Amino acid sequence: MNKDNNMEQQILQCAEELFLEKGFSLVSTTDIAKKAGCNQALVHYYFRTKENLFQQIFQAKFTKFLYIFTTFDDSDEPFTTRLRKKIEAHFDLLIENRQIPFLIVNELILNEERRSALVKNIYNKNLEIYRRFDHELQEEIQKGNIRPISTLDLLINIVSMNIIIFFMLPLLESQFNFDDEEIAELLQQRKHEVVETIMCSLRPKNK
Amino acid sequence: MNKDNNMEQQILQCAEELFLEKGFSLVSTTDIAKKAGCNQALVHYYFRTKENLFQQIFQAKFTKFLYIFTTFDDSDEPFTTRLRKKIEAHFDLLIENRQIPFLIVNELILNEERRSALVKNIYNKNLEIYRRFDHELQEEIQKGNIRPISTLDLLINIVSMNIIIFFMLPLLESQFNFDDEEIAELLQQRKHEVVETIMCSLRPKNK
DNA sequence: AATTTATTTAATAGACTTATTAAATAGGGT
DNA sequence: ACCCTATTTAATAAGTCTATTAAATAAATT
Repeated sequence: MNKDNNMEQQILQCAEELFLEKGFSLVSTTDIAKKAGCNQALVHYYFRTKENLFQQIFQAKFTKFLYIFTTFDDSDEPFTTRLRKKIEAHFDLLIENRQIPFLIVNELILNEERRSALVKNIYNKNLEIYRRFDHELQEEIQKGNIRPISTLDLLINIVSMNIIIFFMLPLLESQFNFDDEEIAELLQQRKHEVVETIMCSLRPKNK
Repeated sequence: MNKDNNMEQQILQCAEELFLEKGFSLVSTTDIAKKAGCNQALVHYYFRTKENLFQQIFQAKFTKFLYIFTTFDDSDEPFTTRLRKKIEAHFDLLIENRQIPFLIVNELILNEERRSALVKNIYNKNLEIYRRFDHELQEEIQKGNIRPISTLDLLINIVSMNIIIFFMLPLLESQFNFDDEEIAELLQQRKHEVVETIMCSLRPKNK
């Protein structure tokens, strides 16, 4: 049951899957132990508390989720091209981590304590990148290449449209019996449509 | 504690507030009883099970939430004007029921059983309205008044952009200390921006 | 081989859950 | 005053949950 990769790792991984699937309060340490194939006490031996275990997973996931925002490549391609790539990269990251939106809604937004812990962390880390993006965007607006819009609204628009399909996936899978291939196809279409919508919404009005 | 309005109603109302705030599994019948000011057994006397009580509340909320889609006014105003009104009405409904998005994500999307029960119900009820909207939209696209887009994508875009700010509210309230007035102002701005974004995204390309 | 250290388990304390039961209380109607 | 019915409570069964403890096993070190 334990060759070179140890049980600690096994527990962590099983806990991650379960937490992502059901959320914090619907997963018991007994569930985790059962899935990992060990005694329930062992979960506490390695991570002391359930909260501890969760935090560790959540922090990692969340960092990964935000990573995409912390880079805005400064190649010499035009702004809109880079923006388009950014939207696609964000969507692709969500494809690889489909349950992240649930985790965030469930645990970050519903739980005040966890929120406080992370927000400041994030805020400081991403402020600079935000400023640079903001600067570039407003410059493009000045030049008349893009319809006037606040940077925050644009970011919110992108995130919201990218995210929502992942909230709908369980519905599509279980209720309309979409298989993996159909889902994959649907996601690609949706990604394309989001990019299209954003780009169209940014065209200047007089043009 | 019980004049003309009875305790049953009181329990229902308190349960609703608690469920909306914390979700099903984080609220105990003891919590509900405490808030309603009665014995815990009384909750079971009136509603027999916690699940029963929840279903009753959830069904009502969800019906209300969907109601907005079940009408698309057929006045002689132009399509885009009516669409604009629709988006605003949807947003306003969310303002009045801010916690609905949480409830849906938490309980409908995470819970397979509840999902099945509701989906067919909804599907049949709204199919006709969907078809009519679909017909009108595609007609406008044919005429060249609107950029080509699938009806479903458009609806998804609207819902997603309308909803997301309500997921962010707890963050804005607790982390950035927005007061009620600032929140109200922010929501109005956001509503305006969503309408603007959608309308801009629908402009035909060649125009 | 003996001893120390790390890993794992069984058992259980203690708190909290939902739901049920039987008993207490209150308010008409007769 | 008596009875009937609806409302409300206290008590508790039966179960789950997290976390701890002490004991057993395995691995590493000396």
